[in-house]
Amino acid sequence: MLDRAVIDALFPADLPEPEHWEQQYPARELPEGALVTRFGPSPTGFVHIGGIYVATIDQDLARRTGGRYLVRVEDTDQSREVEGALEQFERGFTYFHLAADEDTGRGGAYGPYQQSARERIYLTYVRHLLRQGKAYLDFATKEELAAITQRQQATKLPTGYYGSWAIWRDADPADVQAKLDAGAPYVVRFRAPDDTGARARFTDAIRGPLEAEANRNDVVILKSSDQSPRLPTYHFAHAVDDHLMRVNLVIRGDEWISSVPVHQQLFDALGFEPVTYAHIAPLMKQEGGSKRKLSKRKDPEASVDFYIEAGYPAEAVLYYLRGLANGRLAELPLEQALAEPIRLEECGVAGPLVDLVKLDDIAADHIATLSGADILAAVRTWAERFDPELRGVLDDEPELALRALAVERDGVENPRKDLKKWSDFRPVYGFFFPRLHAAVTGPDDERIAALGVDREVVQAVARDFAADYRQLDDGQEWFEQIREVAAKHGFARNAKEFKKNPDAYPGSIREASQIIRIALTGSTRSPDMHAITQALGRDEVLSRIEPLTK
RNA sequence: GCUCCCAUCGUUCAGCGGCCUAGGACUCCGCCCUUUCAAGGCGGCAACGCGGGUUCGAAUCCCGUUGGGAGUACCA
Repeated sequence: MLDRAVIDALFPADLPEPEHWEQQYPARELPEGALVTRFGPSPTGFVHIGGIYVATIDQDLARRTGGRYLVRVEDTDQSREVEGALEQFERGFTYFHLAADEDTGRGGAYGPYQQSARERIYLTYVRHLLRQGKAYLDFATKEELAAITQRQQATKLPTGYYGSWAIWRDADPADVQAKLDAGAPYVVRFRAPDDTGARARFTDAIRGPLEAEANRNDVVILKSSDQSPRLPTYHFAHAVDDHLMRVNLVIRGDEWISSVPVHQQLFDALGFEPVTYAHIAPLMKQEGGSKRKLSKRKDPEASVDFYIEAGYPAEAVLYYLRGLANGRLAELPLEQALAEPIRLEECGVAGPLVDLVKLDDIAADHIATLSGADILAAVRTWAERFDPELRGVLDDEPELALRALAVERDGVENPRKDLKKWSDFRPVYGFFFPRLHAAVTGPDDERIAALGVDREVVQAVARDFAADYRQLDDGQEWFEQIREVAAKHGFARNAKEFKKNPDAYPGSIREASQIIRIALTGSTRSPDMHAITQALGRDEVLSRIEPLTK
């Protein structure tokens, strides 16, 4: 073991003792059973939808029990940091209503909430462990480490830094001193307790009792001394931060299960009360015949920006996610499901595939419950960032927008489910606005041509329709106009008749009405035509028919 | 390789020893409604990976096997 003086010389002289931090961050005064949770995003990329999933659970549990929900930025790997990640986090959290009770922006008594700003705290505890001989200095180079791993693999031994492979574990203090004098960089490793064959046991809040081999690896706890700031590895930061922030429930992805044995040893060595763990099954993605974790790099839908850019309502996404976590919530109506508690013991243990088709369905259902005014407000907000032209049009003609949205929505028992996300507004309702409408160019327009009606007939229908056009209030009467024109030009009365004898007619009433629909909306799909003409007004209707008459 | 975790329709959630000839939702396919596309209504296809136990009785418990996932970093 190293002399205390040698150890202390490695740290700032004014570095506080553990008691200092213990007093600065006392136990929280919270009601019995209050859960303190934390979400720890790492700024090595965008927030993952799986992060939203976990953060939702963190927030729900804390709120529900009168506890606290923290967001702590886990930026101990400065080399992998991505520009703009923090801003992206904030966008994501804001969009999904997941703002923390305590974080860097909002502050809190247990900060800083960014690991890179907690260097001194970590150093205190590293020194503490060093002084007790529970940690040691390791000068092994990258090459030496690689060689060790290689030899272990060759002999089919477990890889790692342990036992006789741990070349600096029981090094002669004189050798250590010599390295130090030579200015060699070192890391600090945790001295794994020597309990070969022991089992590590713990109870996961989701999975129940779990066990594994006790850890015997001397994991790195403090990264290389040639870097500044000197930061800890995840394992050590987890122990120190969650203890000092008085977190009592750690919810994280199940890729951490295998690290629990190390974490237990670390908590124990540090003299910390153990925390409860809840390991969540990660969101998956179908690839070929198998599943794999949703990947930030390969899957666009892994990023929260995907949902924000497309304009999925946050409530719909949250509802979907909660349903994945607790099946019970998926059976409830959205509003109720959002208000009901998430229960850890009901969380699934196998990773669910994210199903965008299902999300679409949920979102369409949800938007169908909204009023035209609410939809307009949401679309305007979305368009401000993602479709400025649409935003401008909406601002200029809010009344028209409202009239458009009212079609088959206001006063209807089953509103039309044609909007899954805000970006659908333009393709579905854009035609209402003259500035966004892609008018037909004439009888040869390919959308019209696709109907298979002779161009002369199209022209004739359009001419006759326009010539006698009346802007009627009654939908039935209004449609009679199409019927009359269709009959006059020999269209079949219904699709069946036409199908029976296609050569006898230029088309059926179906084709006749589609001619008008395409002229009016530019598409074969649209809300009720009569309602559309009401919203558009007589002049606009006629001007949209007009190109077909030439 | 080693160590963990997991396993019900295509997807998702339910089922926690008999109520299961396995249920709901999404998808898909029919049919109805209808001037189109939708929406809506009705109906249908479709699963307990496999093999052993335990038990009067197993999707449910145990063991094995297969398959999938994760970890095995000075990444988190």
